[in-house]
Parts: sequence; C-alpha cells; structure tokens
Amino acid sequence: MDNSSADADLRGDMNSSGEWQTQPNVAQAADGSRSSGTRRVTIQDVAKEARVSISAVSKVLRDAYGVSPEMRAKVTEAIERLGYRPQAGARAMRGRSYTVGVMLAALSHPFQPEIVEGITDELEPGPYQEILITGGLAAPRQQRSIEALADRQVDGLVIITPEIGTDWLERLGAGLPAVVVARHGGAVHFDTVVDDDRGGARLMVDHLVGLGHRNIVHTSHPTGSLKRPFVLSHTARRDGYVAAMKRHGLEPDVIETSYTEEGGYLAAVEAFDRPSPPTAIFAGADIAAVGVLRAAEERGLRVPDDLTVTGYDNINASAIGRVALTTIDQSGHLTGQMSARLLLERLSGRTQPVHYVVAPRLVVRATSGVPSRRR
Amino acid sequence: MDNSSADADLRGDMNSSGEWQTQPNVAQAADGSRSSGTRRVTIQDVAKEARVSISAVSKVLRDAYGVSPEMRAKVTEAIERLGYRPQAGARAMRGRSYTVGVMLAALSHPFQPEIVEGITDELEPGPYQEILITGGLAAPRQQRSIEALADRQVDGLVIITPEIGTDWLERLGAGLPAVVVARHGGAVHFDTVVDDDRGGARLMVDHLVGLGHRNIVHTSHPTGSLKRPFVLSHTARRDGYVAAMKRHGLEPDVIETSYTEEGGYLAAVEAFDRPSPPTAIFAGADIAAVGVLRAAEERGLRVPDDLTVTGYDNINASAIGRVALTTIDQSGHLTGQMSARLLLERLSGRTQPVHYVVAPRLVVRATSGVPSRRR
DNA sequence: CCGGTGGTGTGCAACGTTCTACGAACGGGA
DNA sequence: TCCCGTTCGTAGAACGTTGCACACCACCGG
Repeated sequence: MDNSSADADLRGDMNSSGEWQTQPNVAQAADGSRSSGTRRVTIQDVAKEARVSISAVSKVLRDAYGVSPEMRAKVTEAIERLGYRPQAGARAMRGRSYTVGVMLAALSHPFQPEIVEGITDELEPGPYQEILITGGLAAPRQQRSIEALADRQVDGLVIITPEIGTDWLERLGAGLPAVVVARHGGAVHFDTVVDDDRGGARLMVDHLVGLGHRNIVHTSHPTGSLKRPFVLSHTARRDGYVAAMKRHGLEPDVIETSYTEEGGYLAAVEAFDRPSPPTAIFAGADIAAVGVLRAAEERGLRVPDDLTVTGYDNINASAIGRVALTTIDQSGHLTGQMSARLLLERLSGRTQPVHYVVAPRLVVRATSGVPSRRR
Repeated sequence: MDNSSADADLRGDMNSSGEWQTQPNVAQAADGSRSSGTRRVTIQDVAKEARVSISAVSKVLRDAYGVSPEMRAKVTEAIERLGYRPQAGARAMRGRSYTVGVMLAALSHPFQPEIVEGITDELEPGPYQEILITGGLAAPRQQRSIEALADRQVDGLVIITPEIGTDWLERLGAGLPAVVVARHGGAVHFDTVVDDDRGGARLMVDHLVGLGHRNIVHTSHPTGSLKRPFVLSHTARRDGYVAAMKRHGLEPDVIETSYTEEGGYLAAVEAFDRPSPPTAIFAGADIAAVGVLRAAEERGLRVPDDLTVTGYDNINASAIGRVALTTIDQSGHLTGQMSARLLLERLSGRTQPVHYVVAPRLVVRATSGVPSRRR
C-alpha cells in the first residue's frame, strides 16, 4: 500500500500497440550469482505484502476452507501486485505438480504432432500443463526420457508409440498414472488408446477389391522386439491386410522394408519385378506411399491408370493437390483428446484400465482407380 | 547386503528378447493415497542402505570434494541397487534443475520440429534435459507457456518465433538465460539465432532473374504487431525480395495473404488476374507455394513451362517427387544446434548478447524454369 | 456466567535436496 | 606429550510450498 511506486511497473495490462505487457516473473538460480539479481517472488513476499501469514496465502491459492472474503481480497491483490506465481517444483514436493508429461518418439514423425495437439486442446481449460519430451526410436533412450519426466514430478504420463517392453510399462503404470498411445494388446496398470489399424487395413483392402484389384501388395515395417499380442500399429495393419485378403479369397503379398520414403521405393521396385506385378500397392504408411509414387514415375507407370497407390496415416503432404493420395485417416487429434481425457480420469482416482479404440476412416483421393485391362 | 533377495528385481539388465529391463523408479503423489503405494526412493533410503549420512550421498551425487574411494563405492552400489534417481524439483529448490525449456509455436509448423531436433542433438551429451511446450500463435498464450516453463524452474529458455513484445522478452531475459530463434533485430538481454531471410529472398530473386523472369510476384504474410526493427522471418523475406527486385531494376509486386495453403492459393488467383500476369510466383513459404501449385493446376498452367513456382523453408513435402519444389533451405537443424550452444554458453556465465545468423541455401528442383516465350 | 461451537487465522513440521559448518580421527613434527 | 594440519564424515539450515493441529474470537444456549 505504502510502496506503490515500486510496484508500478509490475502490473499487467495491454498497451496501445496491442502488445501484452505483463511483467515476466522469472526464476533465478538460488546461488544468486547470475546476472541482475531479481529474485523470484515467493509466497513469503506475498504474505508480507498482504500482512498475513504464509498459511493464509497458501489457503487462498488452494481455495481451501476457512478464508474470509476480506482475506481473499487482500491476498489476491497482493498476488496481483507482485506478479506472484507458485513454483511448481516446490509445490510438487508436497501435493501435485499439475504437470503431465508427454513422451513422443520424434517430432518429425507424421501424426505424432497431431496427437499432441489433441492432448493440448483437451488439457487447455483445466489446471494441468503438459510438457513434451522426445524419446527417439529406440527403447533405452525412450526409457531415459520417461524417467526424466518422472524425475520432474509429473502427475501423469502420455506415452506415444513406445518401443519399450510391456512389463516395464506395467511397472511404470503401477506407480504413475499413464496412458499409452498406439500400442495394441491391453494392459493392467495403464490405459491405452489405439487406432483400429486392423480395421483400417480392412477398409483399404475392401476399397481396392471393390475397384476390381486382385493383385495387391502391402509394404510393411520391421516388427521390432515386442512380443505378441503387444504390437505396434504397423504389425496390426499387416495383420488386417492379410486377414482381409484371405477373406476375399486373395493371396496376401507383404514386402517388408520400412515406413520411409526409401522403404516404399525399394518395396515398389521389388514388387514391379514380380512375375505378375501388382495392380495396386497399399503402403503401410503415407510416407512409404510417396516412395512408391517415385518408383512408379521412374518406371513410367501412370497413377492411377497403370498402378493404384494408397497409404495410411493421412499426413499433411497427402492432401496437397500434386500428391492427392488415397489413404486412411486415423484422427490423431481425437486420439490425443481421448488419451488426455483418460489420463485426467486416472488422475482423479480411476484405477481399472480402459482401452479405447479410435475408428479409422477411408479417404479416397486421386491415386486409386480401377485396374487397367492390360495386365 | 543382507537383504539381497528383496532387491533382485530392481537391478537393470537386458533380457534375452532384447527388451530393456531396468526397474522404473516412479514418482508417487505425496499423499500416498494413489494405487499401489510404491514410494519413490529418496536420498534418505540410499543413505540408510549404504549406512552413511545423507550428506555423504549428496556429496557422491555431486562429485564433491571429500569422499574416500570406499565411500564412493558403497554409495554408488546402494544407488544402483535401489535404482535411485534424484528428484529434479527438490534439486532445483537449491541449485539448478538441469532443465532447459523450449517454447515453440506449433508442432505442425513446418520447420520448428527440425529446430527442436537440432537442440536435442546438441544437448544430448550434456547434463541438461530439454522439455518442450507449445505456445500457439498468439502472444498471450505464448507468454503463459513461457511462464509455465519458468514455474517449472528451467535453468534457461529457447524461444522459437515468439509473437511477444520485445520489452517483455528483454525483461524475461534479464532474469533467465534465454535464446530467441527467428526474431530479427538484436537484443540486450538474450541471444538470437536467425536465418538470413533477406539474403535467402535475394538468392531466390537472383535465381529467378537469372532464368529470365522479370515479372515476379511474392506472396507474404501479415506483419503482426511487432514494431520494426524487431521483425519475424516473413517480414525480412519480403524486405529482401523488394530490395533484390529493385537492385535488378524490376518492380516489386507483393500480395499479402498468409503462410498457408489457402493463402498461397488466393494469392495466386489474384496474381493470375493481373493485367500482365507474372511468369514466376515466389511464395514466402513452401506451404503457400503448394497452394499456388493448386491454383496453377486449376487454371491449366503447366509448371514450370507456363509458370515458375518457388517457395521458402524446404519443408519435407517439398522434396517428394510429385512436388519437387524449388525453395530455400534454412537448415533448421543447424539453427537448433546453434541456439542450444548459445544457451549453454549463457548457462555457464556469459552475459553479453550474441546474435547468430544462419546462411540460407538455394535448392533448385523441378518447379522453376525459363519463362515461356508466349507471355 | 460458563462451556460449547463454528468460523478464521497462524505455527510448524514435513517434502527431497544442497552445501556450509563443524567435529572426529589420524599422522607427523617439535 | 602437545599441537597442528589434513582428510573424511555428519549435522542441520535452507529452498518454497502444503496442510494438519491448534489458538483465538465471537456468539449462543443453558
């Protein structure tokens, strides 16, 4: 009250040029040796400013029982004036950190960002803040990344496409609420959200067979070290493809390379050299389909007149006019939303596992058509 | 020593199927009410296990002076046995958290993930762990995201394409080491890493003029609220385009829509309806160039025979055969590496600002060619 | 007038870590 | 024998927060 001049520049408002002007309340190394020594304002400072006890401030912050309206007003004002922000780390040492950790394999992987955006949107209105960390493609580094999140006292975890052993994840989930995305096969101590990859593959095979194709090659990705039934998406897609082909009385033909542009290219080259080359190539991922398209172009095959090419994932690039790839959309956004929702449920007490399946959707674009008469 | 049987399953090793098998040491809500009550193992537990004081364990952890080899051995063994991991939050309350925060606008933005990967690679070998947070496109939410990172006691920040006012960032940087990416215009309390967008735009104009084009349209993006000279990339690109055109004695022609597929499309439609339509369209971003390509296709214009189209950013989709866009590469990876390196320097004491400029590179692909004779 | 009984506010002991003091033990020189 | 220095180990006070346990203060009914 008596030192208002010192606080003048601490108040937040919007200035004439439309720039947001709150004072940043920055953390400072405790040794205080660094740069301009603006110590971060603590609950102490607020208490002093409002002339009340620390406990009282804490009560207001926590919306706890036993604060009079006047007390609340005094404290809120002081908080505002000083620009106080509670420090998550200290908070976490007692209760929750109100932070959920998200581990994803790689930002450059097509649909992972979309999942994260779904999570963000779902968490936005609530008190939880999500932090992301990339774990790479191999299990050891993924584990270290998850542990780094645990070290930072997250209240819960969303783990996207882990290559990690199921028992490790089970142990993890036993102690820390967790949701695992894109991992088929059920679990006891964590929830899962998966795309129905088998169903999606069936959708695509049905589409192709409906167009009149009989000779359909599927490009897949190495299985990895996971033991069935705990498989990742690519294995489920392959399974779905094989089952659907058989159901139509057709011979499955899988070429295993990898879910990359080069992998798709190599698979296509191999397919073209078959005694009876396919009229359609169903790549297990859009990125591989792009490689298939390149190989087709090199052979002088027109798409879809001479060859039908389809993918899976509906990545951004597939939509652009020049590509116009027929593919399967798996709604990464919905996947993300669901995982966040399940995690929130766990955070508020649920312990029985839930396994949610997201329905895929066929997106027909310009790379699929009826097979040409000349074989 | 005497209770080795209880510890049997806590040791980490690789099992026969190649799955990594360390015991996850998970955090637990302090109220202990949640699920199976596996409390996280603390420095206390290690001390008890090794029959030494807490201080001794801390010394070993910190590699501090005054530990005998035997002591070190005892403690290390106990740590190993229990699978102890220090809790970052508690640690941060005294010294550093060994965490750096990275704020990026959106994961779906083309080159931002690449920058982050550069940061990750640079930080990987060191003791610092980076955590990511998305701030969206508008200033208020970006600020809240940065504050969320500060609340989590990060030791430093990398901020990618902030729309935030410069004075706010200066205040932030005064208290917390920070590096800002893709923000032109210098700063006192933080470092910056920028692509030479002016130079990149010049490179492209030179390329086009060299091919024989004279009538070149540039598509740009709204300027936003930043006051010069603190501009973001798109403004610098536009400036570079205008300057280069003038240097060649040509009339600049900028159409301002936005850096989106739709924006590029609209700009192209507008350009085609000009009295003398351009022979080349230099989109300010690849994603916009994709929209230009769609518009060209709709008009029946062949690329590059009837129209040259180029972009900027060299996003992944530009490389694929069907698109093959001529563009400018700005090496997001190097940008990320540099920002991490600068931040590490700041973390170890540097306080004078450094401003690093990354050189752009012209990538010629199939969408640019000599202008057709018929105008 | 006294003993409850809510309603408000505060004191203080955690939480897991770091790091400054300080103490104990030992060896060596005078 | 005494004193000093060195080396190694430990006590304990922070750090910023939460939330239990309690104190204080009306007010109310008997």
